[in-house]
Amino acid sequence: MNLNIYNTATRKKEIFEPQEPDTVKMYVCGPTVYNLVHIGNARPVVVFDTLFRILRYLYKDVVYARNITDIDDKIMKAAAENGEQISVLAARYAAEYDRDMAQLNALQPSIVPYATEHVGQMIAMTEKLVSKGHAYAAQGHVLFAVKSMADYGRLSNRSLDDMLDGARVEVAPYKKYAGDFVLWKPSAENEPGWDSPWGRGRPGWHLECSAMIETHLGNTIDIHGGGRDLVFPHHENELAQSECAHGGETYVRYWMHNGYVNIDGEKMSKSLGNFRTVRELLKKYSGEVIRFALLSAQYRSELDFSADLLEQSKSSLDSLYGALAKISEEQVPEPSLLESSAGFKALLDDLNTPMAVSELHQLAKQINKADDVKEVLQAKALMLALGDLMGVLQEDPETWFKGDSSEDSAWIEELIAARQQAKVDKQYARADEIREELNAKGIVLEDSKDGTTWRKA
RNA sequence: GGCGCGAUAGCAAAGCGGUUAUGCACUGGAUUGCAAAUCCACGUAGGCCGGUUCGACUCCGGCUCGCGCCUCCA
Repeated sequence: MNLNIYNTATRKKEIFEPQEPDTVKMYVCGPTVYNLVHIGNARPVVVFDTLFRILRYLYKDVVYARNITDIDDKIMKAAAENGEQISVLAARYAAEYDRDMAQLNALQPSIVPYATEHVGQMIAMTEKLVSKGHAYAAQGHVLFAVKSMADYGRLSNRSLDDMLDGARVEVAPYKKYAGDFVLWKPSAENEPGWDSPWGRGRPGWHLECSAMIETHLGNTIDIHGGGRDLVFPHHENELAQSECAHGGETYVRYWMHNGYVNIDGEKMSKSLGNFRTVRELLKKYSGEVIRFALLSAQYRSELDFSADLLEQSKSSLDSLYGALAKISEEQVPEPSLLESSAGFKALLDDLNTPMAVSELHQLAKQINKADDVKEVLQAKALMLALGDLMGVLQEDPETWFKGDSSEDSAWIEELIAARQQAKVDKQYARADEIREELNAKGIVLEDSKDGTTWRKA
């Protein structure tokens, strides 16, 4: 019963073994809070939340940290634009992010560190890097000297020469070497800043994660996750800073990166403007549908996001919940039952969620065919247990189909009763009229031998 | 220029060197007063060209096309 993880650093699938038995330390890069997040930002959250759920099942202690970047030039720009305090704007969007992610059934991480609360540690790490000869101060900046690290570039598998070959940016005059990156930069009077040995300034982007990991999780962590676009430069530079600051100690044992969410075959990104916010999608689809859509492909492959995908996800969930709705009893599955299931094994194989979903459907079919009571109960228990690991199917089926509006359903019941009477009276035209009336309002009626029930379309 | 990923049936998406993936949609049937839900039936899919093999969607090589990173980005 091994968990297999594809490690970006080795470009291979590996058996996962935490550094300390029973304890897993995981860190995932969170958002820079200056606007609402888009569905591409949500993918790592859902993917690593799923991993978090699996890890919690497998290990006694799982410490999962996901940061909030609340100091950044983009935040400064957005705050300046609407004449707002940076901290106010950041706090607002951090709260919006929380709200959206909760809708996606993402559990709260164990730790949510904020960058601005770790500036002291960032300065300390920078000083350490300067004193060890890995960084230098120049014109109020402090830069990391990439040439001071022998194997810089190993995570993203590129050499310094190759990188600079394709460079599309002008080299800042204070850099000794074109590939050097900023640890600390000066702030103007009207910009937020912190006092430091190099004057008033603020941290470079990569530094915060290194400092927060060091503070909360230690020098070496088991898993570091994020989107593919973070491999270079963000994670490469984090690795450089941390390992150089810690005398070469391993920074991360397993690097994991999720593939992009695409729109029309192209990467969704804020700069391209082709993004869909989670908030916008939540107006039309439940968080669970969105989550299910994000899990419909294995996390490392690209995922083309479309209305069609959401519709298919909705239909699939309807059919899974439909099976669950058929049985009222619940039972907890034997661990052996879950652990020997194909879906569980699939999840342990580098989070093969499509295959796990496939088993959910097979279990639903088993329930629908309903010949043996014990078998049916087991199938339901397994569905719920697998669903729990993926963060789906945990809602009460009745709520799933009817929504939470129990108080305004009386009129539906009245119409159903009226239709029932019409049927008894053989007034089928009237009965169909009522069905149509409800249909028009998005209510679907389902007759069965036990009477008529309804659900939202 | 360097590094990397992908191409599976209408759509989405997996495993696997030889035996039905799975879902959504469509069509036919059962069921129903009519529906819905459900069940049954139905798709030789695997970019192109070679090679290895008794046998390749699956391994190897080439080609074509698409995408990404090398700049802020999940």
